[in-house]
Amino acid sequence: MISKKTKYALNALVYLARRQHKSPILISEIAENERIPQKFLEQILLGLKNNGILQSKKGKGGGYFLSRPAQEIMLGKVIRIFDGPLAPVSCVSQTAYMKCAECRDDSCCGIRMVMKDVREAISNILDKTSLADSLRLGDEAVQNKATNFII
Amino acid sequence: MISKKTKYALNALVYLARRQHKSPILISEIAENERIPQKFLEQILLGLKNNGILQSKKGKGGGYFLSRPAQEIMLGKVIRIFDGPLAPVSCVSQTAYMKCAECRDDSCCGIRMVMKDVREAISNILDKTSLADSLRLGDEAVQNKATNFII
DNA sequence: ATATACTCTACTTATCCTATAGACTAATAA
DNA sequence: TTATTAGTCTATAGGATAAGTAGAGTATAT
Repeated sequence: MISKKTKYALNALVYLARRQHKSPILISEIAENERIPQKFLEQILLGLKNNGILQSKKGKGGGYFLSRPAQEIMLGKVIRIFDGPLAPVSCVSQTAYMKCAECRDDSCCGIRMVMKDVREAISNILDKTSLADSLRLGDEAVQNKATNFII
Repeated sequence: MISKKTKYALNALVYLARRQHKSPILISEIAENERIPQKFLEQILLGLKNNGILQSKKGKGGGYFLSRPAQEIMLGKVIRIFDGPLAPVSCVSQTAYMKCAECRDDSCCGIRMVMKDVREAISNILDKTSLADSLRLGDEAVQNKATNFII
Protein backbone atom coordinates (compact mmCIF):
# COMPACT_ATOMS: atom_id res chain seq x y z
CA MET A 1 0.00 0.00 0.00
CA ILE A 2 1.24 3.47 -0.82
CA SER A 3 1.28 5.99 2.03
CA LYS A 4 -1.16 8.87 2.38
CA LYS A 5 1.77 11.18 1.81
CA THR A 6 2.32 9.70 -1.63
CA LYS A 7 -1.36 9.68 -2.46
CA TYR A 8 -1.62 13.33 -1.45
CA ALA A 9 1.45 14.08 -3.55
CA LEU A 10 -0.06 12.44 -6.62
CA ASN A 11 -3.37 14.20 -6.20
CA ALA A 12 -1.66 17.55 -5.74
CA LEU A 13 0.47 16.95 -8.81
CA VAL A 14 -2.49 16.07 -10.99
CA TYR A 15 -4.15 19.22 -9.73
CA LEU A 16 -1.09 21.21 -10.78
CA ALA A 17 -0.88 19.36 -14.09
CA ARG A 18 -4.40 20.46 -14.97
CA ARG A 19 -3.33 24.10 -14.48
CA GLN A 20 0.08 23.73 -15.99
CA HIS A 21 0.05 26.85 -18.14
CA LYS A 22 -1.46 29.20 -15.61
CA SER A 23 0.31 31.17 -12.91
CA PRO A 24 1.68 29.49 -9.75
CA ILE A 25 -0.90 27.76 -7.54
CA LEU A 26 -1.23 28.42 -3.82
CA ILE A 27 -0.69 25.61 -1.34
CA SER A 28 -3.93 26.66 0.31
CA GLU A 29 -5.84 26.27 -2.96
CA ILE A 30 -4.56 22.75 -3.49
CA ALA A 31 -5.15 21.81 0.13
CA GLU A 32 -8.73 22.99 -0.02
CA ASN A 33 -9.65 21.44 -3.35
CA GLU A 34 -7.93 18.14 -2.74
CA ARG A 35 -8.90 18.02 0.94
CA ILE A 36 -5.38 17.65 2.21
CA PRO A 37 -4.30 19.04 5.63
CA GLN A 38 -2.46 22.20 4.61
CA LYS A 39 0.52 21.91 6.95
CA PHE A 40 1.06 18.35 5.83
CA LEU A 41 0.81 19.36 2.21
CA GLU A 42 3.45 22.04 2.75
CA GLN A 43 5.97 19.36 3.67
CA ILE A 44 4.96 17.23 0.74
CA LEU A 45 5.29 19.97 -1.84
CA LEU A 46 8.62 20.96 -0.37
CA GLY A 47 9.76 17.38 -0.76
CA LEU A 48 8.65 17.38 -4.38
CA LYS A 49 10.53 20.62 -4.94
CA ASN A 50 13.70 19.25 -3.36
CA ASN A 51 13.43 16.32 -5.75
CA GLY A 52 13.11 18.49 -8.81
CA ILE A 53 9.47 17.77 -9.54
CA LEU A 54 8.18 21.21 -8.60
CA GLN A 55 9.36 24.78 -8.61
CA SER A 56 8.06 27.55 -6.42
CA LYS A 57 7.74 31.29 -6.18
CA LYS A 58 7.45 33.22 -2.95
CA GLY A 59 5.45 36.31 -2.11
CA LYS A 60 2.34 37.71 -3.76
CA GLY A 61 1.51 35.92 -6.99
CA GLY A 62 3.63 33.03 -5.79
CA GLY A 63 2.88 29.37 -5.39
CA TYR A 64 3.93 26.05 -6.86
CA PHE A 65 4.13 24.79 -10.43
CA LEU A 66 5.51 21.78 -12.28
CA SER A 67 9.17 22.04 -13.19
CA ARG A 68 8.62 20.07 -16.40
CA PRO A 69 5.73 19.19 -18.73
CA ALA A 70 3.21 16.85 -17.11
CA GLN A 71 3.86 14.14 -19.68
CA GLU A 72 7.46 13.89 -18.51
CA ILE A 73 6.68 13.28 -14.83
CA MET A 74 6.12 9.59 -14.17
CA LEU A 75 4.10 8.26 -11.26
CA GLY A 76 6.89 5.84 -10.38
CA LYS A 77 9.29 8.66 -9.71
CA VAL A 78 6.89 10.36 -7.34
CA ILE A 79 6.10 7.18 -5.46
CA ARG A 80 9.78 6.39 -4.96
CA ILE A 81 10.40 9.79 -3.40
CA PHE A 82 8.12 9.14 -0.46
CA ASP A 83 7.64 5.38 -0.30
CA GLY A 84 10.97 4.12 -1.59
CA PRO A 85 11.49 1.38 -4.18
CA LEU A 86 8.61 -0.10 -6.16
CA ALA A 87 10.03 -3.60 -5.74
CA PRO A 88 8.17 -5.91 -3.36
CA VAL A 89 11.49 -7.13 -1.96
CA SER A 90 14.72 -5.17 -1.92
CA CYS A 91 16.69 -7.99 -3.52
CA VAL A 92 14.92 -7.27 -6.83
CA SER A 93 15.03 -3.49 -6.66
CA GLN A 94 16.68 -1.68 -9.57
CA THR A 95 17.01 1.58 -7.69
CA ALA A 96 17.87 0.28 -4.20
CA TYR A 97 19.16 -3.28 -4.39
CA MET A 98 19.96 -5.03 -1.14
CA LYS A 99 20.67 -8.68 -0.54
CA CYS A 100 18.35 -10.44 1.87
CA ALA A 101 20.16 -11.06 5.15
CA GLU A 102 18.88 -14.61 5.48
CA CYS A 103 19.16 -15.64 1.83
CA ARG A 104 21.89 -18.09 0.84
CA ASP A 105 21.82 -17.67 -2.91
CA ASP A 106 19.99 -14.78 -4.53
CA SER A 107 20.19 -16.26 -7.98
CA CYS A 108 18.49 -19.52 -7.07
CA CYS A 109 15.62 -18.20 -4.98
CA GLY A 110 12.29 -19.08 -6.57
CA ILE A 111 10.41 -16.47 -4.56
CA ARG A 112 12.84 -13.86 -5.75
CA MET A 113 12.23 -14.76 -9.39
CA VAL A 114 8.52 -14.32 -8.98
CA MET A 115 9.06 -11.02 -7.20
CA LYS A 116 11.28 -9.91 -10.03
CA ASP A 117 8.36 -10.39 -12.39
CA VAL A 118 6.14 -8.44 -10.02
CA ARG A 119 8.60 -5.58 -9.88
CA GLU A 120 8.76 -5.58 -13.67
CA ALA A 121 4.99 -5.54 -13.98
CA ILE A 122 4.63 -2.66 -11.54
CA SER A 123 7.40 -0.66 -13.12
CA ASN A 124 5.98 -1.24 -16.59
CA ILE A 125 2.93 0.68 -15.53
CA LEU A 126 4.15 3.25 -13.05
CA ASP A 127 7.35 4.24 -14.83
CA LYS A 128 5.48 4.63 -18.11
CA THR A 129 2.43 6.49 -16.91
CA SER A 130 2.77 10.25 -16.54
CA LEU A 131 0.79 12.88 -14.71
CA ALA A 132 -0.63 13.89 -18.09
CA ASP A 133 -1.82 10.31 -18.66
CA SER A 134 -3.53 10.18 -15.28
CA LEU A 135 -5.14 13.53 -15.85
CA ARG A 136 -6.45 12.43 -19.22
CA LEU A 137 -7.79 9.13 -17.87
CA GLY A 138 -9.72 10.97 -15.18
CA ASP A 139 -11.10 13.53 -17.59
CA GLU A 140 -12.18 10.89 -20.07
CA ALA A 141 -14.11 9.14 -17.33
CA VAL A 142 -15.89 12.38 -16.50
CA GLN A 143 -16.76 12.81 -20.19
CA ASN A 144 -18.12 9.29 -20.48
CA LYS A 145 -20.18 9.72 -17.36
CA ALA A 146 -21.74 12.93 -18.70
CA THR A 147 -22.46 11.35 -22.08
CA ASN A 148 -24.12 8.32 -20.57
CA PHE A 149 -26.25 10.57 -18.43
CA ILE A 150 -27.50 12.49 -21.46
CA ILE A 151 -28.29 9.35 -23.45
CA MET B 1 7.62 -3.82 0.23
CA ILE B 2 6.47 -7.04 1.83
CA SER B 3 7.29 -7.49 5.51
CA LYS B 4 9.95 -9.80 6.87
CA LYS B 5 7.16 -11.82 8.40
CA THR B 6 5.73 -12.52 4.98
CA LYS B 7 9.10 -13.24 3.47
CA TYR B 8 9.88 -15.68 6.26
CA ALA B 9 6.48 -17.28 5.75
CA LEU B 10 7.12 -17.78 2.04
CA ASN B 11 10.58 -19.20 2.59
CA ALA B 12 9.28 -21.56 5.25
CA LEU B 13 6.46 -22.70 2.99
CA VAL B 14 8.76 -23.40 0.07
CA TYR B 15 10.91 -25.38 2.48
CA LEU B 16 7.86 -27.39 3.48
CA ALA B 17 6.75 -27.75 -0.14
CA ARG B 18 10.05 -29.40 -1.01
CA ARG B 19 9.40 -32.03 1.69
CA GLN B 20 5.73 -32.35 1.06
CA HIS B 21 5.52 -36.12 1.14
CA LYS B 22 7.74 -36.71 4.10
CA SER B 23 6.79 -36.69 7.76
CA PRO B 24 6.05 -33.42 9.63
CA ILE B 25 8.91 -30.93 9.82
CA LEU B 26 10.13 -29.34 13.05
CA ILE B 27 9.96 -25.58 13.55
CA SER B 28 13.55 -25.72 14.67
CA GLU B 29 14.63 -27.41 11.45
CA ILE B 30 13.00 -24.75 9.31
CA ALA B 31 14.33 -21.95 11.51
CA GLU B 32 17.85 -23.24 11.24
CA ASN B 33 17.87 -23.96 7.53
CA GLU B 34 16.08 -20.79 6.52
CA ARG B 35 17.85 -18.64 9.13
CA ILE B 36 14.70 -17.38 10.76
CA PRO B 37 14.54 -16.51 14.50
CA GLN B 38 12.76 -19.54 15.90
CA LYS B 39 10.37 -17.78 18.27
CA PHE B 40 9.32 -15.46 15.49
CA LEU B 41 8.82 -18.37 13.13
CA GLU B 42 6.59 -20.09 15.67
CA GLN B 43 4.14 -17.19 15.46
CA ILE B 44 4.29 -17.18 11.71
CA LEU B 45 3.62 -20.89 11.30
CA LEU B 46 0.79 -20.63 13.79
CA GLY B 47 -0.69 -17.84 11.71
CA LEU B 48 -0.42 -19.98 8.60
CA LYS B 49 -2.11 -22.82 10.42
CA ASN B 50 -4.95 -20.58 11.62
CA ASN B 51 -5.46 -19.56 8.02
CA GLY B 52 -5.68 -23.08 6.74
CA ILE B 53 -2.36 -23.18 4.94
CA LEU B 54 -0.64 -25.55 7.32
CA GLN B 55 -1.49 -28.38 9.64
CA SER B 56 0.50 -29.52 12.64
CA LYS B 57 1.10 -32.46 14.86
CA LYS B 58 2.26 -32.22 18.46
CA GLY B 59 4.62 -34.38 20.44
CA LYS B 60 7.33 -36.69 19.24
CA GLY B 61 7.36 -37.12 15.47
CA GLY B 62 5.34 -33.92 15.26
CA GLY B 63 5.87 -30.74 13.28
CA TYR B 64 4.26 -28.80 10.46
CA PHE B 65 3.16 -29.80 6.99
CA LEU B 66 1.17 -28.30 4.13
CA SER B 67 -2.57 -28.76 4.42
CA ARG B 68 -2.93 -28.98 0.63
CA PRO B 69 -0.75 -29.81 -2.38
CA ALA B 70 1.87 -27.13 -3.01
CA GLN B 71 0.45 -26.33 -6.44
CA GLU B 72 -2.79 -25.20 -4.81
CA ILE B 73 -1.24 -22.68 -2.43
CA MET B 74 -0.84 -19.31 -4.13
CA LEU B 75 1.68 -16.71 -3.04
CA GLY B 76 -1.00 -14.01 -3.09
CA LYS B 77 -2.97 -15.79 -0.40
CA VAL B 78 0.05 -16.01 1.89
CA ILE B 79 0.99 -12.37 1.40
CA ARG B 80 -2.52 -11.20 2.19
CA ILE B 81 -2.52 -13.06 5.50
CA PHE B 82 0.32 -11.01 6.94
CA ASP B 83 0.52 -7.86 4.82
CA GLY B 84 -3.09 -7.33 3.84
CA PRO B 85 -4.39 -6.50 0.36
CA LEU B 86 -2.15 -6.63 -2.71
CA ALA B 87 -3.69 -3.41 -4.04
CA PRO B 88 -1.49 -0.29 -3.89
CA VAL B 89 -4.49 1.76 -2.71
CA SER B 90 -7.47 0.42 -0.81
CA CYS B 91 -9.96 1.96 -3.25
CA VAL B 92 -8.95 -0.63 -5.84
CA SER B 93 -8.74 -3.65 -3.55
CA GLN B 94 -10.89 -6.64 -4.43
CA THR B 95 -10.54 -8.24 -1.03
CA ALA B 96 -10.67 -5.13 1.19
CA TYR B 97 -12.21 -2.21 -0.69
CA MET B 98 -12.37 1.13 1.09
CA LYS B 99 -13.18 4.52 -0.36
CA CYS B 100 -10.48 7.17 0.02
CA ALA B 101 -11.52 9.67 2.67
CA GLU B 102 -10.47 12.68 0.63
CA CYS B 103 -11.65 11.48 -2.78
CA ARG B 104 -14.70 13.15 -4.34
CA ASP B 105 -15.45 10.66 -7.09
CA ASP B 106 -13.86 7.22 -7.16
CA SER B 107 -14.97 6.50 -10.67
CA CYS B 108 -13.33 9.57 -12.22
CA CYS B 109 -9.97 9.45 -10.46
CA GLY B 110 -7.18 9.01 -12.98
CA ILE B 111 -4.71 7.88 -10.34
CA ARG B 112 -7.14 5.23 -9.22
CA MET B 113 -7.46 3.85 -12.74
CA VAL B 114 -3.73 3.45 -13.03
CA MET B 115 -3.61 1.79 -9.63
CA LYS B 116 -6.34 -0.56 -10.71
CA ASP B 117 -4.08 -1.73 -13.52
CA VAL B 118 -1.24 -2.14 -11.07
CA ARG B 119 -3.38 -4.24 -8.77
CA GLU B 120 -4.42 -6.37 -11.70
CA ALA B 121 -0.83 -6.87 -12.81
CA ILE B 122 0.29 -7.86 -9.33
CA SER B 123 -2.62 -10.21 -8.81
CA ASN B 124 -2.07 -11.80 -12.21
CA ILE B 125 1.27 -12.98 -10.98
CA LEU B 126 0.84 -13.61 -7.27
CA ASP B 127 -2.59 -15.20 -7.39
CA LYS B 128 -1.49 -17.51 -10.20
CA THR B 129 1.89 -18.57 -8.90
CA SER B 130 1.92 -21.42 -6.40
CA LEU B 131 4.47 -22.68 -3.92
CA ALA B 132 5.14 -25.51 -6.35
CA ASP B 133 5.90 -23.00 -9.11
CA SER B 134 8.32 -21.07 -6.90
CA LEU B 135 10.02 -24.27 -5.83
CA ARG B 136 10.43 -25.37 -9.43
CA LEU B 137 11.79 -22.00 -10.53
CA GLY B 138 14.41 -22.11 -7.81
CA ASP B 139 15.40 -25.67 -8.58
CA GLU B 140 15.68 -24.99 -12.29
CA ALA B 141 18.03 -22.13 -11.56
CA VAL B 142 20.20 -24.43 -9.49
CA GLN B 143 20.23 -26.94 -12.37
CA ASN B 144 21.21 -24.29 -14.90
CA LYS B 145 23.94 -23.02 -12.68
CA ALA B 146 25.40 -26.49 -12.30
CA THR B 147 25.18 -27.19 -16.04
CA ASN B 148 26.90 -23.94 -16.95
CA PHE B 149 29.62 -24.72 -14.51
CA ILE B 150 30.30 -28.08 -16.11
CA ILE B 151 30.34 -26.69 -19.65
C1' DA C 1 5.38 -40.31 33.78
C1' DT C 2 8.33 -38.05 30.93
C1' DA C 3 10.12 -35.94 27.08
C1' DT C 4 8.78 -33.82 22.93
C1' DA C 5 6.91 -30.23 20.28
C1' DC C 6 3.40 -27.09 19.13
C1' DT C 7 0.24 -23.05 21.31
C1' DC C 8 -0.98 -18.91 23.30
C1' DT C 9 -0.46 -14.31 25.43
C1' DA C 10 2.03 -10.57 26.79
C1' DC C 11 5.68 -7.54 26.40
C1' DT C 12 9.55 -4.74 24.46
C1' DT C 13 11.99 -1.76 21.46
C1' DA C 14 12.49 0.77 17.58
C1' DT C 15 10.84 2.99 13.69
C1' DC C 16 7.47 5.07 10.71
C1' DC C 17 3.20 7.56 9.66
C1' DT C 18 0.32 11.42 9.99
C1' DA C 19 0.01 15.13 11.22
C1' DT C 20 0.55 20.05 14.03
C1' DA C 21 3.11 24.27 15.63
C1' DG C 22 5.77 28.05 15.12
C1' DA C 23 9.47 30.75 13.85
C1' DC C 24 12.02 32.21 9.58
C1' DT C 25 12.99 33.94 4.84
C1' DA C 26 12.07 35.87 0.35
C1' DA C 27 9.29 38.56 -2.85
C1' DT C 28 5.96 42.10 -3.92
C1' DA C 29 3.40 46.38 -3.51
C1' DA C 30 2.04 50.64 -1.29
C1' DT D 1 10.80 50.94 3.96
C1' DT D 2 7.35 48.64 5.86
C1' DA D 3 3.45 45.58 5.56
C1' DT D 4 1.70 41.70 3.45
C1' DT D 5 1.95 37.58 1.17
C1' DA D 6 3.53 33.02 0.61
C1' DG D 7 6.83 29.47 0.74
C1' DT D 8 10.76 27.20 4.09
C1' DC D 9 12.62 24.86 7.83
C1' DT D 10 12.79 22.35 12.25
C1' DA D 11 10.83 20.27 16.09
C1' DT D 12 7.61 17.54 18.26
C1' DA D 13 3.62 14.53 19.46
C1' DG D 14 0.70 10.53 19.39
C1' DG D 15 -0.52 6.37 17.41
C1' DA D 16 0.39 2.37 14.77
C1' DT D 17 3.17 -1.24 13.00
C1' DA D 18 7.28 -4.23 12.69
C1' DA D 19 10.31 -7.43 14.48
C1' DG D 20 11.38 -9.83 17.84
C1' DT D 21 11.67 -12.07 22.97
C1' DA D 22 9.90 -14.53 27.04
C1' DG D 23 7.58 -17.81 29.35
C1' DA D 24 3.89 -20.54 30.78
C1' DG D 25 0.50 -23.85 28.85
C1' DT D 26 -1.33 -27.97 26.22
C1' DA D 27 -1.39 -32.10 23.51
C1' DT D 28 0.97 -36.43 21.95
C1' DA D 29 3.86 -40.47 21.90
C1' DT D 30 6.57 -43.83 24.22
